[in-house]
This record gives sequence, structure tokens and C-alpha cells, in this order.
Amino acid sequence: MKNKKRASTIQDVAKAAGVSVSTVSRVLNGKLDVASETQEHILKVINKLGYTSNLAARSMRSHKKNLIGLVVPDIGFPYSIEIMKGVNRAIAESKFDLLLYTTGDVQKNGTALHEQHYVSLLNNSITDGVLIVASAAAEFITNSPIVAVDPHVINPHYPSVQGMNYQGAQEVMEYLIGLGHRRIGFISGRPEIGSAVRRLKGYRDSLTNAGIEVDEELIKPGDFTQKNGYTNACELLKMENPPTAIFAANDQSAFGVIQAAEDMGIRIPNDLSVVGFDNITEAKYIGLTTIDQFLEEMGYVAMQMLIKLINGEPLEVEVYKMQTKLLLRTSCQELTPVA
Amino acid sequence: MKNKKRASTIQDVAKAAGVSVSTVSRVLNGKLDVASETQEHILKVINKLGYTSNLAARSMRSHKKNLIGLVVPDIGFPYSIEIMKGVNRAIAESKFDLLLYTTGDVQKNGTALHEQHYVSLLNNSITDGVLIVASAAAEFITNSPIVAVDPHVINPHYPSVQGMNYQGAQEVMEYLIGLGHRRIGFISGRPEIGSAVRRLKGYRDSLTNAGIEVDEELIKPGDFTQKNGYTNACELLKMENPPTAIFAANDQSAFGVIQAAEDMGIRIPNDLSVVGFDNITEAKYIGLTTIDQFLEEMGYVAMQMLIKLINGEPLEVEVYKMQTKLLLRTSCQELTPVA
DNA sequence: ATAATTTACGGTATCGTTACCGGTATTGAT
DNA sequence: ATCAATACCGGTAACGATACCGTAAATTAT
Repeated sequence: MKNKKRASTIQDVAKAAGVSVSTVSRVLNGKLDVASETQEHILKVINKLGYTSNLAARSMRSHKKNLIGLVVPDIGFPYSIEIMKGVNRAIAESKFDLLLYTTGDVQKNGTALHEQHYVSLLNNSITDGVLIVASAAAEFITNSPIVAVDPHVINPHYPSVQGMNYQGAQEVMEYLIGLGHRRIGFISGRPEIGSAVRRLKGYRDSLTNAGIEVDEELIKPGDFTQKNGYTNACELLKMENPPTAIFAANDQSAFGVIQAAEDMGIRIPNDLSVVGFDNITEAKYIGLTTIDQFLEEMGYVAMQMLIKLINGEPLEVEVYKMQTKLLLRTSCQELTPVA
Repeated sequence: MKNKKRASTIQDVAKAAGVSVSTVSRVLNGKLDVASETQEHILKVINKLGYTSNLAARSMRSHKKNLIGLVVPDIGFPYSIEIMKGVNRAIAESKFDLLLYTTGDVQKNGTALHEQHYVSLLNNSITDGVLIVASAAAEFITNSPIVAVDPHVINPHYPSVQGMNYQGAQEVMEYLIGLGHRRIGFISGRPEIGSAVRRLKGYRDSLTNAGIEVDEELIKPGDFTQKNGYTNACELLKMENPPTAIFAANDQSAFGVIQAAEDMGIRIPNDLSVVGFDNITEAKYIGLTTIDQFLEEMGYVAMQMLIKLINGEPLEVEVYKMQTKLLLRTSCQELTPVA
């Protein structure tokens, strides 16, 4: 079973068919100056040998590869999954195939440098273009087409699709303040992520605009995970003067908050209002009020932009801003004044 | 902006650093016979030029690439997502990176031939090994390591991780029959998919074993989608003598069933018991009784097997059978005898 | 001091494929 | 019958990187 029978090459095919490699290559690439009998014969041989062309060799020589690279920090994250669904849809409608690249561990490797490395890797080699998700990215983009979803910098020098994080956060805050909440906790995302920073700013500015002083005690550093949401919520809820509402920077953190409240016997929404951000699939079932930023659609639009870029077509907009929408569910309630 | 400045190559680096390409290559690959000053100098130049090595060229010449390919039919499917999570975890613990390949449209392209093509493509070129999910696969596997998750054939000639579909279905049926149900509808998966066939067989055999005649009217051809589950459920529930329980071949179909029942004013579990298969994330929130086949774990184990294979280590088992577990939730109820 | 080894690097063949150039047959026009 | 045009196909040079071999200089052993 350990026979190292190496895969057959175009040379093998040529030899077996009794023609030159050039001719086989022509058949492979659908060139028309090949006699139809020859073509049929070669195809038969290809099939018999189970030959498939070597992607590496082809990419090196030729320049169209019908392959698009997608770089995401972690495919396990609901955030990534939603975007991937949209990407997938756009790919299905196109002639391109998708090559997804991930480092597998966002905590360890997810640095700008690391991701930039992958982008170059794909770009310089086997793909026609790259879609990069939620990343500080690519200073050294040379020639190849690239589009970013939620880039960390707000004005990258390549096209991007961006969620309206600042406005979305403001929408949430206006809603909560409208319900009468004054002490509103905030669980942030990792500070090196652009969208997290913008959501935090939306939180702060909204408070200020409403004439409410920002209490730094109510702002917790987070990392977008449920576990972190849990521990931060515990701290917030154990305060002497605890918040009456918590705005988590993403849905997963919000799930942690809900879990914490449950464990501490705090009722939602009666004793505590909770809002998330992202509207991942699970949010619907939990009844979490959250901001829908249409992640699936973002992936879809971004991929369409990238394909245009690859085809040399002009882009309508360089920065596509995706609308957000506040989805009211059952995790919030008007603040009942203490009797 | 349209300057076609081509990416820098190892040649450019060599020239800029005033050394030969060999030396640069040595630095790139961490060979030790390079003077440390030379090395530092070259690294500096590499950094300045923003050079990254061309994956295609490297793969062609060298043979270790620290890259594993994953071929899934559709990344949008919850089934795929669960497996990918496990794959991701194993990858994170390893030195390998992941390259995911998908055709984007399982309906159109998901044929054995198509998938086989991709496997060869990856295998012959840029990856050290391939993990292939839910596929009729690869007749022409030549040399490279390959592991399959849920292969359509039950005895492939390469290692695999398989869910216990037959036993799982039997487990469900014994449970439903134990609850007193005699007319049990079945919504199948696509017949070309091995696991779907085995689940159907489990359904049939369980009925026979229990001395219940199989009513072909109660068996609906499905395709694993929620929409299909919906329409099939409507048909079943409109029958003159409708089933008192429906066993859907996967959770998504089951969701369709639940939706249909809701729309028809049929209460679950009072009037109808529903069971799914897979235990995807959403099932928990819906309260769907289902078979957990530990998809995440399957992906994890499969990837570990593949890595062993790549490293030339022996495998403990060629076919790893993953246990299933019936998760009782709130979508089933004992059949109350008609008064 | 000389030989033997090690260190550090350069030159070149090679991986599998396609682009390009060119060369035979075959066909058609006059 | 002669020549031009076409159809079909082969040979070879790249693509960018690494493996391998070889060699000058530096180091060590004898």
C-alpha cells in the first residue's frame, strides 16, 4: 500500500498518447487548433491515467487561475461563518472556486503581520484575488486585486465593505436611553480590532450627547468571546451600583452576559436589559435584542466587488457601507422607576 | 494606481542584498550554514521589499508545504460548519495551515468526479494531504495522504471517520416506538449520499424488527434542506391517516417539519413528535430531540488521523466509528391513545 | 607548516506547465 | 502545376523556488 506511485504528469499523458506535451496542453486549455480525433484520443488517455494538472505548476506559468482566496482569522467564529455564507453564495454564482485560508488560532497568530503574509502568499501564487476579513492588513499589496471586509483601519488603500459600527452602537444606545436606562455597562471587543473601537466610541458619544457622564467603571475590556462576556458581566453585576442594562460589543459576549445573569438569579429583561451586536444565528433563539449588520450580505457584496476587480470592471464605490438595523426582541425592557 | 508592479521574487532579494539566490533560499528555509550577519542583512532586505515566497513555485520544487487541504461540498451548511470547527481545532494545535476548497454549489457540481478533481488538484500540488468531507471520492488517489469524513461508500480504500448512521437511526426508532408511535413518517436525505441511505435503512429495519409494516407512503424523498422538509411534512400531515411522529434525516429537515406543523396549527409535541439528526447548534434552542453524532469531534479526529498519516506514523484504526447519542429534548411525547 | 576539516556561499539542474515560435502537411486559388 | 494560406503539431524557453554539488576561505588537527 505504500507504493509511492507518483501522480501522472502531462509528460506521461503525452507519451501514452503518442503526442507532444504542447498538444496535450492545448487540449487541456481548450485551444481550438487541435484535430478533433486527436483531442478525443488525448482526453481518453487523460481519463485513463486519472491525470489532473498540477495547480502549482500551472499557476506559476499561466496567470488566470479561476481561484479566489479568502483569508479569515478563525472559521469557528459565528462572525466568520455568517460572512462565509455570503461569500459562498457569490462564488456559487461565478466561475470561480474558493480557497479559504486560516491560521486556525486567532489568539496566537492573528497579527497584522501574519495575515499580511497569507495575503501575499495567495496573491503572488495561486489565486486571482483575495478577500480579507476583519484584519489589519496588507501594506505590501502590489498588483493583485484585494477587497476587505471590516478592515481594522477605516481608510485602507483598497476597496472594502464596512459595517456601520459607530452608527449601530449609537442606535443601540439611543434605544436603551429611551427606555430610561442611565447606568449602561459596556463590554468591549479587543482594542486592536477597528470595529470594536468604533462601537466603543459610539457608546461613549451617545452617553455624552444625552448628557450622561461616562462612568469608566462601567466599561469592561473584552475579547468577543462568551467566556469573557461572562466574567465581565459578573464583575459589573457585583458592583455596588450595578448597571441596569448591558451593551455587549458582540452577540457572543452578550450570551455570556445572559448566562451570568441567569447564574446570579438576575432576571432578563426584568432586572437587566441586554443588547448584542451582529445578529448571529443563535441570537434569534435566545431572544437577544441586537444590531443586525447583515454579515452574510457583507460577504456577498464584497465578493462581487472582488470579482469585478478581477475582471477589470470599474467599481461603483470604493467603500461600501452596509446599513445596520436594530432588531428588537425580548432581552430589553423599560426601566421601572424604583418605588 | 493601476501600476502593474509585479511582486518581488527571490531574485530581487538576492540582487538587492548582493548575494546569490541560494543564500536567500537558505535563509528562508532556516538552514544553518549562513553567517549570522548575512542572515540579518538578508532578512532586512526581505522586509524592506515586502517579499513573500511564491507558494506555487515552492510547492513545485520542495515537498513539504505545511498545508492541509479540506474539501467540503458547501461551507454554508451547518453540517459542514460543525465539522470545520473540529478541523480548525486540530489545525490550531498543529504546525499546519488549512486550505479549504469548495465548489460553492453542491447541487450543481457536487458530483464524485468534481470532488475527485479537487482532491487531485490539491494533492498533486500544494498540500501535504487532504481531508474530504461527505463525498463519493477519489478513485485515483495516488500517493498523498487522504482521510475522509462520512464517505459515501462504507468501505473506502483510505482511512475514514464515519458516523454511525444506521445505529443512530435505530436508536431514534426504538425511542419513538417505545413512546407508542406506530405511524412514523420519514423524510430522507439525497439518495446518492451514503449516510442518508444508511439512516433510511435503519428506519426500515427498526420498523420490521418491531413487527410494524413499512408504509411506503410515509417515506418521503428529501434533500437535507429545511424547505424540502417543510413541503414533505405538509404532504405527510395532510394524509388521511397522518403519522403521529416524523423522523427527519437531519436537523434542518426537522426544522422544516416544525415550521410546517406550526403553520398548520399542529402542536409539537402534543399532536406530533419530531426527531432530527446531527444536533446542529440551533437544535438546542428549538428544543429538538435529535441524534448527536459529534460532528465537531469527527472533524477533530479526522484531522488528527491525517496529520499522523502525513508524518508517516501508523494509524490505530483505519475506520474510526464515532458513537452517536440520542438527545432527548422537548419535541417528542408519548402517544396518548385516542379516547 | 601542512593537511584535513568545517564554514559559507555560488552555480546550475530541476519541478510541471504554458507561451511562443516555427515547421510540416494539407488544402484551395489561379 | 505552382504558390499562398491554413490546420495541426513539436521544440524550447521561461515561471520562481529549492536541492544538490562544488569551491574558496577559515578553522582545526597533526
